[in-house]
Amino acid sequence: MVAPPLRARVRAGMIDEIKAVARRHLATDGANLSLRAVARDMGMVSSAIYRYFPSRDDLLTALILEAYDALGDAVEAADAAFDRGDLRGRWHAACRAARAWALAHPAEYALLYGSPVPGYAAPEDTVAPAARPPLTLVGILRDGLAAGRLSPPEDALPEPLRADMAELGVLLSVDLPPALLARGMAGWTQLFGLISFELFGRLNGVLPHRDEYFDHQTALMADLVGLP
Amino acid sequence: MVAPPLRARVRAGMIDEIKAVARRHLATDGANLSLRAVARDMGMVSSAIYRYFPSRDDLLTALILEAYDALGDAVEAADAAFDRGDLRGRWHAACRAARAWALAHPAEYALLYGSPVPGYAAPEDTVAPAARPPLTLVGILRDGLAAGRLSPPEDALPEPLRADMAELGVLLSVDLPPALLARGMAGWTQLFGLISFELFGRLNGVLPHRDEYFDHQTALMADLVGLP
DNA sequence: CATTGTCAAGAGCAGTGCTCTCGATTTGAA
DNA sequence: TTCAAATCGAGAGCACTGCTCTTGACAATG
Repeated sequence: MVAPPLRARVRAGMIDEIKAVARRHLATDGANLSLRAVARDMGMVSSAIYRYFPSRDDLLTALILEAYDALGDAVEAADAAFDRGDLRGRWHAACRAARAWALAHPAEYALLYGSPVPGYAAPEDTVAPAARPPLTLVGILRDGLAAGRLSPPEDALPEPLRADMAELGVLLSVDLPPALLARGMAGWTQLFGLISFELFGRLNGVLPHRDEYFDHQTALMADLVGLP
Repeated sequence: MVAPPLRARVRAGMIDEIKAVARRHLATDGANLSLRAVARDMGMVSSAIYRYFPSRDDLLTALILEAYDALGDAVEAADAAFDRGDLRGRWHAACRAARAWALAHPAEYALLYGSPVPGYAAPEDTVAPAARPPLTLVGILRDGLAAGRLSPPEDALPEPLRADMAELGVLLSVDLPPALLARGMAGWTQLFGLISFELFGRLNGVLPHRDEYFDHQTALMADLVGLP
């Protein structure tokens, strides 16, 4: 195993530095990332950036992928830190971790969950990392169901929805009753809505005690999905 | 009462036409609205637009205000079309109306509820029209409570959250028990999350039966807020 | 009739993403 | 070791953006 040639290493370093500078710009200037500003910060000329990223969208895609992974790591780590049997503790920890990450990286969260850029289409390889937070939530449900500490709801689902939910279960590789999976999706939707409302300024001026509000709302959803 | 001078009338017409053209551009090109493109479509020169809107943000604000009002009209009309006592019917109608409006005007919805534009700060006069959809939802709860057909939940709220909810009730001019108002906010958050997930492409490839999914999830929230 | 205010047009500034070309440098094989 | 190929940064340039300022034409008002 030979070491990678020097050229490849400095190239990898350049790519990392560009991403780091771009992330910094993202945090201050918001989603309208300027390639020229990034190049300026690096003491380069704008056209040099194109040696490393074929377009601005590709740079954004790289940042999006890293952000998905960072969020996924945070949520999964928070979940893993609790005893497997402490379903409610895991639920709250996962939700809190997602919110904490979003509050710490608002611009990146907006990049992931904000309005889609008109011309931009998310590449195929973002769907797997994007599924990690909801997968963590439904994983808690799966564990609770397997341990017999959680009884599936008896919601009556119309047939097409039942089939859709079954298919979604196969796609996520998690075997849950359709009605329970639907409630899990409700929890995930609610988590996204809570964070987005707070981060996008829709709670400005009202509800100053954000932590308590968030915990209460996630507790409501924990009840809804049937956590003991 | 004299008729407004001709000059003012043609000016108002111009403003309306600019907004109409801008809305059309918004629908096709997304949020990055180009003043020059709007001017081109109107056979004008870009600088002429500034006679009617002092900046691009002001034009966007005008569009945002109109969009809030259009959404508020749709939701309130759907709610008003049902018998006052049919709480569940009103709930579903209001939710469906919001979703239908969003699907019909995706770009305008993204303008309202997508990631905030970095430099842009929503003016004060947007908060009232922005509050109309959630007000419609909690109005259903208020009516149910007044009619004795809805019993407030017995959630234990921590004191600061209870106070926040009481204050929010005053702000919305709706007298609800804090715990019930919190659940109403959960319903509103869920509605926003459902629509955003669908509109922002997060359901692409899964859950093809969107109507059934949406109805089921809003029914879950109707249960959560305690609608009979 | 004369003045005042409003209007569209045009030029121009600073910024953007992106393409192309041109030398300089590094690389890997002959 | 030599040499061609690949890679790199720099610069010029294109088409586009929001926005400002000036100029000349027009209409409404006194």
